[in-house]
Amino acid sequence: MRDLATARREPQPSDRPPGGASDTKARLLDAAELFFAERGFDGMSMRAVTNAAGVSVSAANYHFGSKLALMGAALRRRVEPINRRRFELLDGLEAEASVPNVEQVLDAFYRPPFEQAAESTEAQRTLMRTVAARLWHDPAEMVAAIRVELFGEVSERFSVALVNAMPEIEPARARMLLQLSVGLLIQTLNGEAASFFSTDADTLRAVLVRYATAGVIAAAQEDPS
Amino acid sequence: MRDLATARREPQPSDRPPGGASDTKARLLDAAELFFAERGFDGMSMRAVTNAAGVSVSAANYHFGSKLALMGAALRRRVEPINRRRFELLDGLEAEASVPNVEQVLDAFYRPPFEQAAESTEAQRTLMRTVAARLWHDPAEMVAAIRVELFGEVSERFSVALVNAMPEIEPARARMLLQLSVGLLIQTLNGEAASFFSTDADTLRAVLVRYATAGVIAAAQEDPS
DNA sequence: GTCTATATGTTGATAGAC
DNA sequence: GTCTATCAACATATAGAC
Repeated sequence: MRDLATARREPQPSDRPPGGASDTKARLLDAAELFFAERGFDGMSMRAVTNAAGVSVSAANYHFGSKLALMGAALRRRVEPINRRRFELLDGLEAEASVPNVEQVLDAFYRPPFEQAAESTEAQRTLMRTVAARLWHDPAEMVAAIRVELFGEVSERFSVALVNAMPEIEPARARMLLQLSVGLLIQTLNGEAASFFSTDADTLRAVLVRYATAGVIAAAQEDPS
Repeated sequence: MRDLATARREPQPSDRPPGGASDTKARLLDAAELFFAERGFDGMSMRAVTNAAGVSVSAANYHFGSKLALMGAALRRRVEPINRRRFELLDGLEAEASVPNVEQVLDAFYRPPFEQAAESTEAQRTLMRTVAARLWHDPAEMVAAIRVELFGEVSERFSVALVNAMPEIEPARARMLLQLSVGLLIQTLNGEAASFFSTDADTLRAVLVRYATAGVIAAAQEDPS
């Protein structure tokens, strides 16, 4: 996993598709993502990123303005499709059975990252999982900002769905349980990325949904004596 | 939470207790912990740490040799007592009811950090929680090394305890579920530190144990269809 | 759009005085 | 044990040529 991106990537003819614009930005985003996964925001340097992308530091600053903005773009690129898909799944559930149950809600929450992983190469998959874990726990301020920006609406929407599924639950408790369930996902992705688990992705997701569904339901009551 | 440690701490007469040795090392450990909580390993600098401790960079290097060693000592100081207490609780359970059940095992795992938090001041508590979360997710290599060093034996011991509590479970599945349960703890501590949750510590721990117990039992079967 | 060159600051660590 | 002074290496960012 370490040192996936050491050698400088030389520009090639195919880098610039026939009818398209430069892909320098895309290569920078890829490289930024890679180093973020390996070292975190504070641990990665623009030099390392631009070197891996095969461009100069100034090119990166020309396109993105700063390290912060580059990383923000790279993270958004990954997280936004996942969250869109989460909403899509939840919308679908609510359209078909107006009050989806706890398991369905949690499945809609957990499934998208696994789907995206399935569509990717092995390298991208490992990467995505590490990025997800990192995004949730990197102390750098800007990462925290993105976290809030991206998780705010998802959190609200899915908390409400949990309340609907369990009308007796306190809204604050529902938010807390969703938050805890996020921890489960992070740990799953992290564990898989670190090869801690030897199970296939489908089993992993199934275990995750089972664990969370039973856990949320059990911890839903106001006073867990 | 940010900027808890900006002003340089001036040495005072009371810093050197009457009959004792210098407490410079202790102050350095405190400062290192504080900055690690706020910024992570790569985000903190020796200058910031030593400035907060009221000593020079060279004094820190005299005592610890390197940033790496300083941080290692600071983390070990916090984690080791917690793990000792975990073993103590588990030993106690096994002495009294030779096969503790899932809930008892998980309670022995979760309780110590909360106990330690209860014995601390509010500031120390916030700090401890952030450190715990950070320790588990900081990408810096040395942090990963400490993680393995400190969690190795705990993981093994508690996985075995889970297998004993659920004889039908696959050992690999037990290790995975324990790993997931760690994610729950991290998220709880993190959420509490970030003031996401407005509940008191006892309720929080109770929710955590409930969630994990139900989750582990539900996800224990070999094939979660 | 991308480069080279450079400005300006910070880093971790050490040498040597006291 | 602790300091001041200093090091080489590295950081992010920009100016200006092409």
